[in-house]
Amino acid sequence: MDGSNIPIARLTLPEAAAERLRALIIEGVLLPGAKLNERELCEQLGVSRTPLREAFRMLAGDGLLVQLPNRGAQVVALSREDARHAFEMMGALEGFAGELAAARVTEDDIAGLRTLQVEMEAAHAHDDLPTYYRINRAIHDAINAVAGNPVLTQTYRTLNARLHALRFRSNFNRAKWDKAVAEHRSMIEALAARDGAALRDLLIRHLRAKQQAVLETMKNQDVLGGTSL
Amino acid sequence: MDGSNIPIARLTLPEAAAERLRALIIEGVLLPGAKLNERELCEQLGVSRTPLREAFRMLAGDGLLVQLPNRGAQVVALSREDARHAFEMMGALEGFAGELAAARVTEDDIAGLRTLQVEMEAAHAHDDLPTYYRINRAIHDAINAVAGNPVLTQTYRTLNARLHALRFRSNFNRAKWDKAVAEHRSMIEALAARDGAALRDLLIRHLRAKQQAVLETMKNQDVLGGTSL
DNA sequence: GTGTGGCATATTGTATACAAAATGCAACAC
DNA sequence: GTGTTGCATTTTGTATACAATATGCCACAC
Repeated sequence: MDGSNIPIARLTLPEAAAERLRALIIEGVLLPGAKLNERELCEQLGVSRTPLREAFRMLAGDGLLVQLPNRGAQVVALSREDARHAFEMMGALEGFAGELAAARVTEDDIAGLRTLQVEMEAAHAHDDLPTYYRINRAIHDAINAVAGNPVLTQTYRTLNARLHALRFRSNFNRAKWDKAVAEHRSMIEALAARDGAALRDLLIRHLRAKQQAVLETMKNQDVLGGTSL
Repeated sequence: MDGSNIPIARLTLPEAAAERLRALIIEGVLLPGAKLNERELCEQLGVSRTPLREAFRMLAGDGLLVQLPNRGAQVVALSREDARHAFEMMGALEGFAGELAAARVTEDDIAGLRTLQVEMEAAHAHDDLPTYYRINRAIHDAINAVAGNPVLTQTYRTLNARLHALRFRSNFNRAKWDKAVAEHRSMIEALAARDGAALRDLLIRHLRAKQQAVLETMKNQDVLGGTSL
C-alpha cells in the first residue's frame, strides 16, 4: 500500500462553492459590501442552500464575508482603519517569513528564485503587467514556502486574500514599478546572503509602499463601511 | 436614533454550538483526535444537524477541527512538528504585539498592567495556580489589546485556542514558576520604558520556555497523528 | 488460517420543507 | 405632509427527509 498518503481530492459541494465564491470576491465580481442572497446564489452556483451556507461560514472564517444574524451575508468592506491594520499585520507576517526563510534557504531555493527574478525583469522590460503580477506573487509565495512554516503560510494566504478583496486600483506608475523590481532584486540578494534582518526590512518597506498607495485611494471613503474585524 | 450601534447579540444556533464545542475542546472534554458523531452531538447539544454542521465549518476554520469528506469531523491532533510551527508563529505574533504595544502604550495602560502584576505576584506567593493562570492570560491579552491591532488580536486568539487544545501538562515546577513571574515583571518594565525590542525579545523567550516544556511532553507521540495544518 | 466479495448498517452529504424574522408597502391617523 | 401600524412578501434559520458514501461483518473460497 501507501500511495504516498495522498487521498484523491474530491471536493464536496460546500468546498467547491466556497472556492468559487472566494474567486468571485477576489476578482471583484462580488464587490465589497455586496449583499449575498442565498436563493439567488444557489441558482447561480447550482447547489442548494445547505452547502451554500456552509460555504458562507468558511468564507466568514477567512474574513471575506460578514454574516449578520437574520440578515444574511455580505462581502466584507474594510474601512480605512481595517485596511491599515491588515497591512500592518501583513508586514509582520512577511517580515517574519523573510527571517525564517533566510535561516532555512537552500541553494536550490535561491536558484529557483533567481529564475523567477529573471522572468520578472523580462516582464518588466516588455511592459507585461499581468505576467509581472503573476511572478510577483510567485516570488512572495516562494519566500513563504522557504520559511517552512505551514501555520504562517496559511495565515499569510488568508490575510492576502482579504487584502485582495479590497479591489484597490492604486495608481501604478513607471517609477513605482521600477522601484518594486529593484526591491525584489535586493530581496533575493539578502536571501542569498542569509541576511534575515535585511530581508525582513526589505519586505516590510516593500509592503509599506503598496500600503501607502492603497490607503491613498481609500482617503475619501473613510467612515463609510467599516466592519469590526 | 443610534443606541451606540451595538446590535444586541443574539446568538444563532450555529454560533452557540460552535462556542460550546470550542469550550469542550479547549477544556479537554473532547480530546485531540476524537471523532465527532453528528447525530450524537446533535442530541447532546439539542440542535439539529444543519446548525451543527455550520458550527463544524467555523471550528475547522479556526483549526480546532479537521473535516474529512464523507468521514466526518474530528478534533485536531497536532503532531510534534505542527506544535513546533504553531509555537513559532505564536512567538512572532507575541513579539510583534510587544513592539506595537511599546509604541502605543499609555500611562493608564501601564498602571493597569502594574496592578495585574501585583495580583500575579500575590497569586504566586499564595501558591494559587488557577489565579496565576487567569492573570497570566489577562496580562498577555492586555499587551495584545494595547498593541491596538484587531487583526493581530484575532489571529493571536485563534492560534492560542489551537495551542490550548493540545492539552499539554508540562511539568510545571517552582523554579519555572519563579522565572515566569520574574519575566512578567521585566515585560512590564520594558513596556513602561517603551523599549519595543526588549519587550519583543522577552515575550519570545518567555514563550520559548513554554514551548520547550510542551514539546518535551510530546517527545514520544512523534509521528502519531499529524494533520496538515 | 488468510483474504475476498457482498450485503446490512451507520454515517455523512444534499435537498427540501417548515418556522421565524426582517423588509417593504399601503392604509390610516394626525 | 409626517409618522405609525399592520399585513403581505421576502429572506433567513432550523429541522427533517432522502441520497450517497463509508463501515463492519459474515459467508465463502482457497
